Amino acid sequence: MSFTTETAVTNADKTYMQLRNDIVEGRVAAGTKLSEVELSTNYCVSRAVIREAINRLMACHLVERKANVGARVVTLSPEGLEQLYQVRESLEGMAARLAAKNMTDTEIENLQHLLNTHFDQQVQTGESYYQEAGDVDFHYRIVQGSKNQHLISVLINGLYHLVRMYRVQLGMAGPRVTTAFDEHLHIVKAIANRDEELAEILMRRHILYSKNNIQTKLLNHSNLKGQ
Amino acid sequence: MSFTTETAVTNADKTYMQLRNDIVEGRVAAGTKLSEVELSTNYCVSRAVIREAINRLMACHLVERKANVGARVVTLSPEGLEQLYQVRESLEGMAARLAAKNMTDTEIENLQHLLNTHFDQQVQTGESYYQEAGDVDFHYRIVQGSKNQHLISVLINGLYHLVRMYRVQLGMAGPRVTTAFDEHLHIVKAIANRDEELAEILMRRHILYSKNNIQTKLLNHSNLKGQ
DNA sequence: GCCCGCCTATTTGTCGACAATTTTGCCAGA
DNA sequence: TCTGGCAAAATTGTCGACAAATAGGCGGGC
Repeated sequence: MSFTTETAVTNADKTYMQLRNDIVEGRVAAGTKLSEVELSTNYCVSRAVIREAINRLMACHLVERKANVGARVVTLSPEGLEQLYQVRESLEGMAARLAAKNMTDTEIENLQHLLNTHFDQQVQTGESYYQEAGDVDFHYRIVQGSKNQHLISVLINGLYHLVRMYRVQLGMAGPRVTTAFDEHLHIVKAIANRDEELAEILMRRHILYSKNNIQTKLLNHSNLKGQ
Repeated sequence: MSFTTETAVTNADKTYMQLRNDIVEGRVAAGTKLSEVELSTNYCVSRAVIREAINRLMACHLVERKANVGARVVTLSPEGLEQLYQVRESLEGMAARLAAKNMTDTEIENLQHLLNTHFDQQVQTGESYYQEAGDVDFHYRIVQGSKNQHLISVLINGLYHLVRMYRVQLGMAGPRVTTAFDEHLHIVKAIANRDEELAEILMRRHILYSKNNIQTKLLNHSNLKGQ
């Protein structure tokens, strides 16, 4: 089903993905200290593979490490979110522009088909599915469609995990879903028309809206906690 | 002197930097297979720290690894250069815009002072210095001035090494130097005026020119080799 | 002569133990 | 009681050895 075929061949790969998911989905809380021995017992692997996993997590900014001290899961903050979405807007805008230029016709058709599927599910199940996986899938395809290796790498195995972490931990479920679907539709249309400039503009807008949406959630969140 | 204070505390840090420099500056040729045992004897450290170094190099796209097979230094190609400069243009353009917004007045003054220094050296020594370190320094400061942690990380300990690799290995010395200085001057002026939009535009242009310059060199290079 | 499968050799992946550094807790002195 | 420093405990950094997987060469079969 999922578009992201991230095949774990080695043991370190699996551990990395497990730990990454556990962090993104909050089973390992933000700000937690990551003890190597503790993790190695929990995940039933040696410290070496834990260290490799942590190193990779550092590369995608999910953990921070100080030499001879240890690694901590990053903490989420409004500033961090702002900065994250700043670069996301820039990079994904560019991805959309490149996708309008470089995607093959069949890839575009598949993308349109994907949106149709989402629409059907949205009608049937009351738009619960679209939420996570659908949105993720859509953005992944655009990024892949850019055919730019650096872009793909930075976004897909870099920033996106952090984006997901923000979304998951703030409990994403809201009125944004339906409007996001329309935005996706327009973006695909621009790409199908090979209108690079419009594709970029729409994508940047789309992400800007998304940021505003999640930002208000973050404020509510901290307000609730503050009380 | 150098602005980039990258302090190596642990042994793996040092090895990573050494190996990285050796790759960037061509002492380890592009496309070379990186044997872990060989490297561990060469650099007088255990395989564990070599593996960590290789992992970090993977994160900044200087080497590629296949599981159970090994790691190779990336190969330079016109497509790779194109893709690299595409994202560089986008990200550094954004960095310039953010720098115009977020740099402190004293930081801007320091930047202007830096350019003056470069100008003097250019006059005295016949612009040989400006070449490498000066340009690097300039761009580093702008990026840092953006105050965006993700941007800083992706560029400075990600793409820049690859950029340097392209430049070094194609033997950068050319007529571009002086015009680049003028471009830098205008960018700083825009930043000093807090003109975000102009700063971004000028920076994007600057990088575009730089790409064209290096691209013709790459063509000459491969032509020479082809004959 | 060519192709397929096996076997060996080399290389990578993983592990547990040791060394170095940091943190924590305790004690002495003011 | 508070502060400074020393010592012990815990944690990270580094290492060498073993396990697993791949690549290359050899021989047998067609």
